[in-house]
Amino acid sequence: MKPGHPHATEDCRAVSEVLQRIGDKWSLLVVRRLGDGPLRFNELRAAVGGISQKMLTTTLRTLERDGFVTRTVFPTIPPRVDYELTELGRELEVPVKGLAEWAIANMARISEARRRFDTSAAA
Amino acid sequence: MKPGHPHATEDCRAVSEVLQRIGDKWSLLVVRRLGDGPLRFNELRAAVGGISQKMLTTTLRTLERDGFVTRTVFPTIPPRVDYELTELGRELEVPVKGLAEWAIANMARISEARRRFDTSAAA
DNA sequence: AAACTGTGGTATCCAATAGATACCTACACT
DNA sequence: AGTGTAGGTATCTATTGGATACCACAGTTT
Repeated sequence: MKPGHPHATEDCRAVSEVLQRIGDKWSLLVVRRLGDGPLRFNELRAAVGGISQKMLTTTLRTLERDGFVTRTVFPTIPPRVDYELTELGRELEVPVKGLAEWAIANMARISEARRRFDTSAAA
Repeated sequence: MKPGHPHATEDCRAVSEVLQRIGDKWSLLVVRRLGDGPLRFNELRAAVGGISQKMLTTTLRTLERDGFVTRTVFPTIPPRVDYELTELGRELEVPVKGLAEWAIANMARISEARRRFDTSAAA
C-alpha cells in the first residue's frame, strides 16, 4: 500500500469486489452461523433471523457459487439439504474477524462522527 | 465467535453494517488514494479513474460523515478543497489491508469456484 | 462587453440492482 | 385434506450507480 506499488489500483479494485460480494445484507450473517457447524435450510433461516426464504436461497446460491459453502442434498422425502462452510469459507473468517474486531471497537467513534456531522449540517 | 457468545449476532450485524458501508463501489478506492496523502477533488478524481463527479462527491460526503476523511475548503477563486484521511481513516486501513491480502491471495480460488459452478449448472 | 475556462459542486432523470412479499411446486406422511 | 421441506417464480418497491445539464465565481480571452 505504498506509493509506487505497481498493482495498487487493480489490487484495490479486487478487494473492493470481494468486499461488495460479502458486504451484502446477509452473507456475513449466514457465514457466521455456518461457522458453528453445518445447518439445514430452515435451521439456518431460524438461526439468522429476519431473513426471507428467497433471500436465504439467493444468498446461499451465491456463497456456493463463490466456493464458500457446500450444498449437500439428501434425496429423502421430505428433502433434506445441509449447508456447510468449505475450507475457503473458514479461511475467509480470519480476515473478516480482524475487520469485525475493528468494527466493534470503533462503532462508537463512527456513530459519534455521524451525530456531529448531522447536527452541524442541520444548523 | 464461539457458540453461545451472547453478543455474536448483534456484533455480526455491526460488522455487516461496516462492510456494507465501505463495500460500495468507490469508498475503498478513494480511501486507498488518500492513504498516500491529501488530495484535491479533481486530483482525486483523476487518481481513482472512471468515477463520475457526482459519485465522488457522494462518496466523499459519506466518508466525511462517518469520520474517515476531512474536507478543507480554501475560500479562494477558483475554490480549492482538500480531502485527507483522519486518524480513524488511517486506522481503518489496517484491518482492510488484512482483508485485501486475503482477497488478492484467494481471488483465483473464487474465480475457479465460479467457473466450476457456472459450467456444471449450465450442463 | 461577451464568451470561455477552471473549480467544486447541485439537480434531475434513467437504468440496474437489491430486497421484500406473496404465491406456486412436488412428495410423503397423518 | 392438511402439514412440512426446500425450494421457484412473479411482482413490487427502495436503493444504488451513472449520465447529463446546470450553477457561482473570477480571471482571461476575443
